[in-house]
Amino acid sequence: MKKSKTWNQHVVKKENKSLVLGTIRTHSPISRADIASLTGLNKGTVSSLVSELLEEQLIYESGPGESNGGRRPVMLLFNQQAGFSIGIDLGVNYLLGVLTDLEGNICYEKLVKFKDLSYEEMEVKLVEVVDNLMENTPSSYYGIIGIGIGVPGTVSKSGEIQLAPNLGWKNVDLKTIMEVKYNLPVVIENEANAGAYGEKKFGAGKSFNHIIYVSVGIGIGVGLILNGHLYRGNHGFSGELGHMTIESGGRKCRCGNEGCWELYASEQALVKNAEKIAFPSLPKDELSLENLLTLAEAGDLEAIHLFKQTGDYLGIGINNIINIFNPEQVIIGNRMAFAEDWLTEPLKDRMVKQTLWYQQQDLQINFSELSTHSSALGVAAFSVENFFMSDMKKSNVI
Amino acid sequence: MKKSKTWNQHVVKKENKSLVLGTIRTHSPISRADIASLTGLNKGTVSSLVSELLEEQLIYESGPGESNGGRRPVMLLFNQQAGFSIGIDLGVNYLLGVLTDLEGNICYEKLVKFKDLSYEEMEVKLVEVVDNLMENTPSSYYGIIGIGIGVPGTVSKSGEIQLAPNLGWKNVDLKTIMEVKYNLPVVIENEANAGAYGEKKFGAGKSFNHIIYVSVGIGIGVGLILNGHLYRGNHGFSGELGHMTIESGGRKCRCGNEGCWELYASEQALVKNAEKIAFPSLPKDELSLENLLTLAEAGDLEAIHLFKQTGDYLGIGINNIINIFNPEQVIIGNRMAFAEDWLTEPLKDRMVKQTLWYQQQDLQINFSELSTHSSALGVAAFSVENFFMSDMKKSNVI
DNA sequence: TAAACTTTGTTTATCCACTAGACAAACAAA
DNA sequence: TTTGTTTGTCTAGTGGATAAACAAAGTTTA
Repeated sequence: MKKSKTWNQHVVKKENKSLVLGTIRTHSPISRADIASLTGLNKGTVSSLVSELLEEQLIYESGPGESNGGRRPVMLLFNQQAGFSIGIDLGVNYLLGVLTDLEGNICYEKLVKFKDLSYEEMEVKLVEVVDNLMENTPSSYYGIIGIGIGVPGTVSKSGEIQLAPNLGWKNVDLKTIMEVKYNLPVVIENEANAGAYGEKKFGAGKSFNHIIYVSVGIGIGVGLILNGHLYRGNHGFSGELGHMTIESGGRKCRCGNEGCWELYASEQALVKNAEKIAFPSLPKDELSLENLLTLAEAGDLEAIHLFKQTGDYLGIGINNIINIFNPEQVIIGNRMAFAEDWLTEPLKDRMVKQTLWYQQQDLQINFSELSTHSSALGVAAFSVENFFMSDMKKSNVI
Repeated sequence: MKKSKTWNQHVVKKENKSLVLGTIRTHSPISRADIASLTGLNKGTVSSLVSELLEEQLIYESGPGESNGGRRPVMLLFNQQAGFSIGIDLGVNYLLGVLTDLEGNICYEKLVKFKDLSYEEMEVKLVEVVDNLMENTPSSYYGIIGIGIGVPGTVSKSGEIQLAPNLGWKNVDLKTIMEVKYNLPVVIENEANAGAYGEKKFGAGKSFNHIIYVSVGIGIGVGLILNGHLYRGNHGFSGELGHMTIESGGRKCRCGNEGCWELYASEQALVKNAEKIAFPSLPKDELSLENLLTLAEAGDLEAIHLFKQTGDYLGIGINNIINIFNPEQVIIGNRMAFAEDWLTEPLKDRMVKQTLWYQQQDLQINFSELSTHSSALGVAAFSVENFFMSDMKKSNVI
C-alpha cells in the first residue's frame, strides 16, 4: 500500500525548526526576539526550538548585543564549523578538491594535475585527494558530513555516471564505490549542474532564481536553475545544450547530430579555428586557450578576431536560451570565461539586435565569479544542503 | 516586517483535507477506510475531514459498496458538478469556449469563426461567448468558479498580455477587464502553456511529469511541464522556442533574429514553401494547411514531400528540446498535428539518428489527443486547480 | 441457525506543538 | 528613583492527530 506523506505535528515542528535555523543562517547574528518577528512564530516557540538547536551544536550564543532601549538581546550565531563538506571537481586533466565549512567557506584545498589517466589511475588519485582533505579537516561535532563530486558527463538521478566522453567513462557507479569506502553520503553531479549551483549559492547568481549557467570548456554544458532549484530532467540528463543544432546541415558532431553549438563556440572550436591561421610566434602543436589569450592580450589582431568569432557564436546559443527559458540571468563559466574581455562585445551585439524586446527586461548576462572553483563549491554545497534538508522537503523534492 | 509562512495545526488540517479530497478525486468511488490506508492518516481523522467535505458539498455519499468480508463500506464520490469552469481559446480567426465540470468534462461548447477583427470587436465576441456559456450552465452549489483564456502571445506573470503579434495586440490587461465585468477569478495564459496543461491533465500527457508540448500553428509556441508543473520563466515569457535559431545566418525573422525554427517548421513555412510549387488543382491564393492535407490524402507526391520536409525540420527542433530538457514526452499539438501521418516518419528518422543514445530511454513522441480543444480545456483546468489549491501551496508556488 | 470473525466508521482519551499572555530580568530615559 | 521598554521564559489553553475501544453490519464456519 503506497503511503503519501501526511501532515502532523511532528512535521510542523521539523519545518519550523528548519525555518528558525534558516533564519539564523541568513541573518546571523540575530536575537530570539528578532527571529520571532521575522518568521511570525511565537516567542515561546522560537525559544524552545532555539534551545534544541543549541543542544545539537548547530548554533551558539555569543555575548549580549546592543540594547534597543530595553534588556540587551542574546545574539545567536550559526555554527559554521559544526561540520565540514568535501567537494571534488574531477576534470579531464586535473582534480580540484576543496574542504568547506557549512557556509561554503574554503578551509583547505588541493589541486592535482595529470595527463591521460586510465579509470583505475584516476580512482587512485581521487582517493588520495579525499584522504588528504580529510587529514586536514579540523575536529568538529559532526565531522565530514558528505562528499560531492562533479564530473564532465551525464549522471543519472540515481548517481551513476552514464557517459563521460572526455574521460572515456561509461556506466561508472562511483557513488556506491565511494560510499562503501568512506561510509559517508556521496553526491555525484554533472559539472555544469554543480557549477550552476555553486554560482547560485556563492557567486554571481546569489540573488537570482532563474539562472542558466553555461559552462564553456572543451565542450559546452549547461546547468539550469529554475525557480531557485536545479532542474535535472526526467533521468538527470538535461542541459545538453552543447548539442543543440544552431546550423542545420552544419559540421558533423560525434553525437550523431550536425551543426551542434559546441562545434562553433567551445574551447575545442576555438583551437580548431586557430589551426587554420599561421601564428608566427605559436607553433600549431602549442595552440591552446591559454596561449591564444596571451596573444590576444599582447594585441594580436588575429587572436582577438578568433575570440570575437567565438563570442558571436556563443551569442547565438544564448539567444536561444533566452527565448526558451526567459531567465533572470545567464552566467558564462568555466575556462572560456577567462576571455571575458573579448567575448562581451560580440555577445551584447547579438543580444541587442536579436532578442525579442520584452525578454530583455531585468536580464543579466554575467561571467562566473568563482572561476575554476564553481563546480567544486557547488558539489560541496549539495552535501550541506542534504545535511540540513528536512525529510519533508526531501520527499517533496523539486 | 516580512513574514514567511509558518507551520501550525491549521496548515496541517488544510493540507490533510486537501489530501483527502485529492484522494477521493483520483480514486472515486472510495470508502473512508480505504482513504485512511491510502493516505496513512488515522481513520478518525479521515472521518472528521470527510464530514466537513460533505458539508461543503464537494463530495457525496453513494449507497453501500461491495463487502470485503465485513461491514459494507459507504462509498464516497467527488461531486464533479459542485461548480463549473469556463475556458476560452482565443485564436486569430476563431473563438472556442468550453464549459467544463470540476473534472474537466465538457458540458457545453461554443465555437465562433470570423476574420480580421479589431480588438474592440474581439472583446464583444468574447463577452458574447462567455455570456452564452453562462446561460447554459446548470445550477450548482458553487456556480462558475472562474474564467480562463488562452491567447496566442506572451502573458506576463501578472496576467497582462504583453505582445500577441498575430492578433496585433500589445499590453492588453484583459484579466482586469474580465474580472471587473464578471466578478470572477480570471486566468490569462499563453496558448501553448494552456495546451500543455490541457494535455497533461486530460490528454496524451496524463501519466507524465516532464512534458514538452509543441504547438505548431501559424507560428510555433512551446509549453513546458517540468516536474509536473508548468514552467513560466522569470516574467512568464518562457517557451518562445519558435524563435530558436536552427540555421545561423538563415532567413530573416520579424523578431530581429535569423534562422528561427518557426520559419522552417510552422504552418506558415509550409504554405510559403508550397507557393514555390505549381499545383494544377490548387490556385496560389487558396494554399492552406487544409487544402494541402486534402492533396496529400489524395496521394499528391509534391504535397506529401512538403509535409515530410516540415517533419524533418520539426525533428531538428525537437532534437534540441530533448538535449535541453531530457523530457519524458514530447507532444506535438495544434493544427499541424492533423498531418501526423506524414510527419511521423521524418521525425522518427531524426530522432533515431541524432539524439544521444541515453536520452532515448523512456522517451515518447506523441501527437495531441485533445486536438483543437487542448488550450480551452487547459485554461478551464487552471481555474479548477486554483479553486482547490490550498493557500499553503499557493504561496509555495512552483 | 448460532457463534465467531471481519470490516467499517465513530467515539473517547491522550498526546503534542503552537499561541496568547503573564511575568521576571535587564536595561534606558526621565 | 521612577517609569517604560525590550528580551526571554513560563503557564494555561487550544486544536488537530493518533491509538484504542466500541458499535454496527456484514461474512464465514460449525
